[in-house]
Amino acid sequence: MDIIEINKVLSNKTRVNILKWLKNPELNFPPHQDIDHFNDGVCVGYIQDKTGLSQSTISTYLNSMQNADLVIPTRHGKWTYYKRNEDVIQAYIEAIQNEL
Amino acid sequence: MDIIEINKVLSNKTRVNILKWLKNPELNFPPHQDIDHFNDGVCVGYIQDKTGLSQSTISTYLNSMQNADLVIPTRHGKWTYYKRNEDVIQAYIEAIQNEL
DNA sequence: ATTACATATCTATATTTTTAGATATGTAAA
DNA sequence: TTTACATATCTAAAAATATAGATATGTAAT
Repeated sequence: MDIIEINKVLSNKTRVNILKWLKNPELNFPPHQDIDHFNDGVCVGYIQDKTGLSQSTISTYLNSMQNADLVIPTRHGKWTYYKRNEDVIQAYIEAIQNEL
Repeated sequence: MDIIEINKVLSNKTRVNILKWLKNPELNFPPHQDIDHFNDGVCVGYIQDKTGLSQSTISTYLNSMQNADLVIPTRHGKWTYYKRNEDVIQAYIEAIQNEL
């Protein structure tokens, strides 16, 4: 858990938003066509639509979020789903609380 | 209190360290020559010495920290002292807790 | 008023980040 | 076994950040 790395990720509005949206996928995204839950998170396409940014930008963002261990990818057929990594997010929050 | 702005500031190791050092000035800095307390924080020169970076870099860093309201400057004669802005830091920690 | 010193600002360069478009890869369906 | 589609990676350009050195400013002592 690298606070500096995480803060870098969270110093961009879109990336913070993505993390927040993933907290309540059912409120922020349409249902997936192949599965009826968000257990593994949300597919890249939906996240892209919601942000209005290009596909490559969102892919890059999600990759940086994954490198910081903030999200976990799961492949389902053609789609990659991303969900929050709650353990790391919680550890980050506690580190901010205790160290800052 | 702008979380994105604060995260930008806190995405650099030196700036995070400065904020941490200012939590316990007596442990991290020598006593000032003109006053015998750290009520208004620590002078720029001591912070510069501790980091080993150039004077202009530290001045820029402190300025960015001040813009994000993380620190409060006080002029004492020739010196500018910087201390933590505990209210904003606390509000930031709570925002991270509640919103993230 | 001149000098010395602490800090801020300006100028400039190297590095990093942001972002898009083009291309590649992997998977499923026809 | 092509085709279509979702996502990732590569390439490249613009913008932002990091940082040093030079210069400016403000304050205090002489």
